[in-house]
Amino acid sequence: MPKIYNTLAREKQVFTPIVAGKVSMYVCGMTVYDYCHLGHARVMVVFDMVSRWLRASGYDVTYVRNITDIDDKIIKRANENNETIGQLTQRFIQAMDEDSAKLGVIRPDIEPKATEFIDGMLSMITALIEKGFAYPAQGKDGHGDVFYAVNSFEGYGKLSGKSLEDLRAGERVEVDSHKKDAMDFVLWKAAKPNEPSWDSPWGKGRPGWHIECSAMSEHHLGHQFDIHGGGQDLQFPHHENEIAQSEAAHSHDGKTCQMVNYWMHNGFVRVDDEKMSKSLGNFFTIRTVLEKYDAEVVRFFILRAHYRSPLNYSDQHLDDAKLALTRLYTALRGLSVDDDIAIDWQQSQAASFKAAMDDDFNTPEAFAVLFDLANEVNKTKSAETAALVKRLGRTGRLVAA
RNA sequence: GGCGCGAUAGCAAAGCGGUUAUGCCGCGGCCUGCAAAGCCGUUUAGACCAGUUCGACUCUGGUUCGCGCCUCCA
Repeated sequence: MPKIYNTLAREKQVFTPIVAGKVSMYVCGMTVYDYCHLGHARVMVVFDMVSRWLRASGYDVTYVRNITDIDDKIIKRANENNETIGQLTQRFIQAMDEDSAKLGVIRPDIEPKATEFIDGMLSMITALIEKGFAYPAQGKDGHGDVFYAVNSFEGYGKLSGKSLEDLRAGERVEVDSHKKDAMDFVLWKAAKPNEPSWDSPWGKGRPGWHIECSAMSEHHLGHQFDIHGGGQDLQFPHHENEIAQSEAAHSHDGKTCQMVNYWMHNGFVRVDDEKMSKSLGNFFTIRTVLEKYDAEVVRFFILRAHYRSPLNYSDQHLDDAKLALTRLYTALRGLSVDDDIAIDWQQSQAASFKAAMDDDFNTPEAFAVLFDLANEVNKTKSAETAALVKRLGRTGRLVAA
């Protein structure tokens, strides 16, 4: 049985799916207004590894990763480029697909786009208003925004460990007179002139960011599902707000039902010990890095660190990864046989590998087993051992060989 | 300010209350006509201060430093 570090519980827990043998997993994907950088690569590769390992463990996995194709930055960028939003997002979705394919990432089973789920969002917002969790903008000049009333949801803060009191004490929250509470967040934004918009009971507008994931996960995975993943920076406010929206919208007679059983958050990619991000401008796009390094080296670089640890990017580290990976391949050179037969998990190293992967996807430990096996191959020239390396490596696509 | 995470050898990165992590680099051998690859051996650890314990890198408390979230962010 795999163990997963559950952000909600702040500890590793034995993974027990809602339906035996099946896993429903939702991961927050990209906002498509630019090329993906290494931080995005990490999310794609990590959850690809997670879904592959769960499948290799016998689970029937349904993996959903959304595409955010409407938001402020997309609108802004499309205007700057003098192209339509559709043209812009189409271009970058294609670029994302190319990048992820090179990194050996299997396409998620379902990749819903926000703009295709406006109806679902509207009905969820309506339900939230009816149940008293949301309200149209306050004041006489209320301009068609709809807000979520954060203090109406009892569990607000349970994922991020923040209390409303502490959050309000922070001075960084934007004041908006149309809100009842400074911490309330927008579910629906009134359209400004020359912005794309959809009709709604509150006038023309477009969705807030958080509601899309609530609507799309509900549609594809239901009111309750097994795993929800994403980058650490989404823990608050995005995922906290998803919980508030979904659990409130799905409540019956004031009783809420848990939205997600296991929350997984991957660590950041850093540059010089700082988070790689667009706003800091210290990012490297996947395609830039792939000009210099093989995709498999990049994938190895990502997976040789534990998914929750910070990962420092530098050429030196990529060079190191390249050499290490070469050792693995050199050992396998010319010794390929029988790599299609099933793995005997009783076998000692296979068991160690499985134990590592089942321990919250400990890929560094799993790689150590692979390197031990490579050493054995070098000594014995055993084709059987070489085949085992290949078969094990393939389970989470730790190596492609 | 609030909340949280981390500190492991030259670099990177894991597990573990007592037994070689692993990879790269360095050093010494072996092998080879030379090299490459490989094999064997080997030098560098656990920020600091206390405590618990027969024994702590591993548990507890404190200190220092670094990072993240609290605003868009993977």
